Amino acid sequence: MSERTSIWWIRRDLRLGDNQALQAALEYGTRVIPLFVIDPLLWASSYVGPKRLAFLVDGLRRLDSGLRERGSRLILRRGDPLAVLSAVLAETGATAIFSEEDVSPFARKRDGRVRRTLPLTLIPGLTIQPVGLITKKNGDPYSVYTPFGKAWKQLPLPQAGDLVETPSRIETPVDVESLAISSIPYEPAADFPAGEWEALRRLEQFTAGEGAIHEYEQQRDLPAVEGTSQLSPYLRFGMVSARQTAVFALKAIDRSPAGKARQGAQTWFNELIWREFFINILYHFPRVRQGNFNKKYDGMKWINDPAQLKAWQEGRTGYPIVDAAMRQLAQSGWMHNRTRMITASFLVKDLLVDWRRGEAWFMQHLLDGDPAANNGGWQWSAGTGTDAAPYFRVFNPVTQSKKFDPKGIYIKLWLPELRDVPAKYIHEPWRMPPEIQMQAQCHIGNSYPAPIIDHALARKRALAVYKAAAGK
DNA sequence: TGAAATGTTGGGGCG
DNA sequence: ACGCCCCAACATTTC
Repeated sequence: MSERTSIWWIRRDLRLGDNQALQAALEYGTRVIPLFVIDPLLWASSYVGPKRLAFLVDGLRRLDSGLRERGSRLILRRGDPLAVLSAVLAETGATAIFSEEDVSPFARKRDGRVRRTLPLTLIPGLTIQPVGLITKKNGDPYSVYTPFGKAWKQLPLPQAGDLVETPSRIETPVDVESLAISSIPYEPAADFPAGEWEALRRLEQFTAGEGAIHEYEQQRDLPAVEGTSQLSPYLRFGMVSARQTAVFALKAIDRSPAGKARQGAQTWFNELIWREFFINILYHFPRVRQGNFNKKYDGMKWINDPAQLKAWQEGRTGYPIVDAAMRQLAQSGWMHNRTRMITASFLVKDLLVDWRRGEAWFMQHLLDGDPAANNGGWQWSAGTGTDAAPYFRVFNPVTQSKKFDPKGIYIKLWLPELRDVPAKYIHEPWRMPPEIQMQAQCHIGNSYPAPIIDHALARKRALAVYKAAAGK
């Protein structure tokens, strides 16, 4: 093997297992410098909140432990990536840089700048199928999910044998300067310990014989049930690879007899393809980060009332399912997918707040905040996106609540002030007669807000405003 | 990966 | 026995 040295530039691939960029670095030469650059531009961005940063730092600490067990360590530097990479190349005599590809406009601009002057090779790994590979016959990107998914499934599926094994040893020069990872303060999220070990544990548990994946079809819409994998933060930072999740899901599909159990695994697998779809959309249409995919809505007359936006952010809308979800987000850094749709519909359609305000808030607070998936989800909800919900699809927060949290268990988990509200009123507590409010020790307008808007009216208003924008 | 408005059907009460 | 009304249950249309 060659004596050459290379840099494994780590960005959102915080894992040693199935890491094609790391593999490329190891194949290039004997010495590898695992480098993470704290980019002040990114860390100061309004799209990056303290919770996700803490999760990242937690992940870096655990990656460092994994590296140390293999005779290496994490090299941590602060500064402009181009300057840092140039310095490390010069200091160490490294002659190549390997990195997992990324598709956000920020990442592509950064990587383009680095690649113009430094020997950077970008390696697939963010997705199961390489980004940009799937197009229509004429080369145009797909902008509708179903045909994209169909074309995606034509490609060979990843097999267990395709996964890159975790290297047993990584040789790293001893004299490379690094910030001490322990010097970066962080508060780990209680519900989401970072790292590849935890990610694999969750993936195995979720997809195992008795795993929740088999009940996914029936349970995935119930926010009070742990019916989802809760893997999103780990996928976001590559603590598990998309290919690994696919291999485990396919195993679960093969293992289960035709029926509900198999359907559950199939549906979960389709969610992985939705992730690939939105990553491809951002890759082909970086402008979605700025505005509507569907320009027809560019003239939307948003109301953007700051007080209502704030009430939504703080979980004070008076609609329990919305408020519970917003508090779950603020407290845990995660939100159930069903309630992501409910809260998004409420902000965009009931309050007529520009979806970009919601997108920004979610990005600041979600551990899994990912530009492609988050933008895709918001534009879907707002009806402005690819293959989006039609504008007239307005979620009724009370109906949704009764349907998906019938007993109000999720509501009461995050809204302790509603703990003693009887089941009959839990979805619409403003209907409680005064004496019941007294018994429940919950006074509407005092201990819990009255609805900030009447949904029936809001719905009609949304239909009118959207219709006007769509020019029909 | 909705919901409301509107239409249709059929059973039962009643004069 | 019959028509009429009411309304629940379901289906279809519309936003």
